[in-house]
Amino acid sequence: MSFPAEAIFKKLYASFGPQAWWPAKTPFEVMVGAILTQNTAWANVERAIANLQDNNALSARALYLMPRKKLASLIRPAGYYNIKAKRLKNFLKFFFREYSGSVRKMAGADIAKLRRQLLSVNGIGEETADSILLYALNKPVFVVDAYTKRIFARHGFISKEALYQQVQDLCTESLSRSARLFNEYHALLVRLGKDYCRKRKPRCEICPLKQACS
DNA sequence: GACCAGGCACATC
DNA sequence: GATGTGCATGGT
Repeated sequence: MSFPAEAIFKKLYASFGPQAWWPAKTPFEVMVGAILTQNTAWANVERAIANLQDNNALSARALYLMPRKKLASLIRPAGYYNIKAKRLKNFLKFFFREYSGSVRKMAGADIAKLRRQLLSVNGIGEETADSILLYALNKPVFVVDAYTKRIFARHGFISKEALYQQVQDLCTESLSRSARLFNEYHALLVRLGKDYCRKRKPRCEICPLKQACS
């Protein structure tokens, strides 16, 4: 059976409609959120971002200048706050060193180069890098996350042990290379994962994908 | 109280 | 290359 990537998208879009991702006001806020949401419920990330906002710290310069301990205290609700403060600092150093803290300069760079650079930052892995590329810089990169793997594995399109790159390749090869499509697709997968394809108490019998995939 | 959430780095084999 | 562990908060 081939992978009906487009049929799945249509089914999800028909069920849920546009998801308006990423939930952030600016591209820089997307980058911050991408690091804060690592293995963390989004509601907790929102609290951390609100703290940054309240302290006028939601700019590259402010975060760059803020002491790491102060930053850690503000992002505390997002969990792993010490390690995430380090990771944000690592990213900001890179951001200023390579792109003068400018989103526009960064967006002008080549996708493959950007991905390599982001992955070289300690604390930024494949999903975080790709989330930044897609949702902050509008690059056509398919984002794979825990929901993506779980959903496709449960429906038999990949194995549970599939590597990030393998899942990403499968999706990329099965769809037209469009940032708008990849943006909506990933957001819809997260929606499906949260509402139906949950780890605990999955609701397979009323899953919108049930008829489309099996 | 256990389990889970939009990962990642590092140690070890 | 595969597998195990630490990092931590807040909701179910």
